[in-house]
Amino acid sequence: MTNHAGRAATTLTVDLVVLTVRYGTLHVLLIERGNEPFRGQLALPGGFVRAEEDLDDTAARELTEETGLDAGRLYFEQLRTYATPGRDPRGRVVTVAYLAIQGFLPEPSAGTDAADAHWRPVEPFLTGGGLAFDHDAILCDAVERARAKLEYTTVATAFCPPQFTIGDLRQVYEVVWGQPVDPRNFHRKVLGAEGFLEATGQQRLPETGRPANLYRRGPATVLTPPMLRPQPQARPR
Amino acid sequence: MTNHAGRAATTLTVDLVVLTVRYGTLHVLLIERGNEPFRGQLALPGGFVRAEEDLDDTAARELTEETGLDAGRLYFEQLRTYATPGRDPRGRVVTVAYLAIQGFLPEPSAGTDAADAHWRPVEPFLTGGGLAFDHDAILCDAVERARAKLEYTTVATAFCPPQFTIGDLRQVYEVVWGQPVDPRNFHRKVLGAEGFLEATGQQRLPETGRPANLYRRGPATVLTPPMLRPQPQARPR
DNA sequence: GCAAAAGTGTTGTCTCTACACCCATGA
DNA sequence: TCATGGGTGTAGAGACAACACTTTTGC
Repeated sequence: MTNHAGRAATTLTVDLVVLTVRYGTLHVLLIERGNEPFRGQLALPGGFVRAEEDLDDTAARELTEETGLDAGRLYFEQLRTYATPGRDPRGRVVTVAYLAIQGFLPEPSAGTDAADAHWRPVEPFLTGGGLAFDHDAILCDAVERARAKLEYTTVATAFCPPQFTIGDLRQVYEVVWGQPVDPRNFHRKVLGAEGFLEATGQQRLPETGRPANLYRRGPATVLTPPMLRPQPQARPR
Repeated sequence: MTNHAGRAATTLTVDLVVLTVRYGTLHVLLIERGNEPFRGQLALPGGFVRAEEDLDDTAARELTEETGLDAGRLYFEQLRTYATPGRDPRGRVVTVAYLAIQGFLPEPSAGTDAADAHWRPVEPFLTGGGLAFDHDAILCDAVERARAKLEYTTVATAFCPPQFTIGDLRQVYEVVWGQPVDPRNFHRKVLGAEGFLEATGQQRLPETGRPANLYRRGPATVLTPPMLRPQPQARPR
């Protein structure tokens, strides 16, 4: 397709913000760029949208190609589209950002494509920056979206392995929100929410302490009434 | 920019869902298409993104060009990007949809560009369809977004003229949500929400009944705690 | 017994709902 | 005086924060 007056052909990409919880902190999957521009810098995984491909398919394909993760097994959703002129020095490149949440996971095998993909703590990038392109801003938007979604949906279970304790789930909330959550009230809240959790009948013994019941995620996707984070109130756009 | 393997040049457009309340029902701004494809059918206003233009600027420009409305005076935000192959018979066209909310407004002067732009009730399009491209789906998403935003933000004031009564504001909620709202509790709720409304000291006399105080919108943008719609609970994506 | 984490009970506070009731105007 | 919409008071229900308390394990 050629250019007309006031009609620019653009290149379209999809960038992925894949979040997980490891070692008690929130991590994001980043690659080290092997090519210019921003060679050697950290960036979100992503790639070009093919001619006859829908965006969700591109996101799933890139996820597999660049990280070896199975897109069918994790939660993901479209976040927002970024098109500020000059955001890519190569020219007019518009990117559709996706938020993905991955629970129990292997170290991402450097797939066919990317040089290396590694989990990094998100915290330094939320304040300091340091990512290629406008990926700092995309990451901030994604984290805020994830924080908000924990409030009124059951996506927190997507951060967990197939079987998990209520303590595991609570840690997800604490890590993503960055603040403590009362264990007693949390326990009652999630067990009282219809369809959030299903008991497996099994238990798990911690290093020390009473054994905890194991659950798997239930069929519910929304959480009503929502579980609001304590001090820093939600700030929708 | 030319095509490489696995790298398609796409055409990028912005489509606008401009909502307003008139005659007690929710209306959307639609144009009748003057060109193929879908000539003669109703569609959302929109247009191509220019080479050195950010998406918000495209949205604002199209709004002015196609409708004569002043983008600086109304609320708008990015909604979502639609890229399903085949959504536009002309080829690979990806569109970024915007939600805009307009309050007191003139009949849109058919601007320089569009053949005619007219306000139409949204209701038939939410169920039956009938719009060009995938604009039915976009409209549904936009209305659901607007309904959700009334719950936890103060955007409802964007549907109102500069000065309005609490009854006016309540009607916005009732029309957008499609269900009645208790006038007494609504009154207390919005007056109790810090920064939602500012008294002007003026009053307005209805055709019959006690005069109502006039307000203008306050500085607040979020509504905490939120005002939840009654029966059909929120269904976030 | 002690530490640690899981899980239960209880109380005060806050908010919402549902409604009764009063107020100010035009006809 | 009545109809109509604006605005206030209040009682009951539900949810939540805070925290005391019990349970179950390893050491």
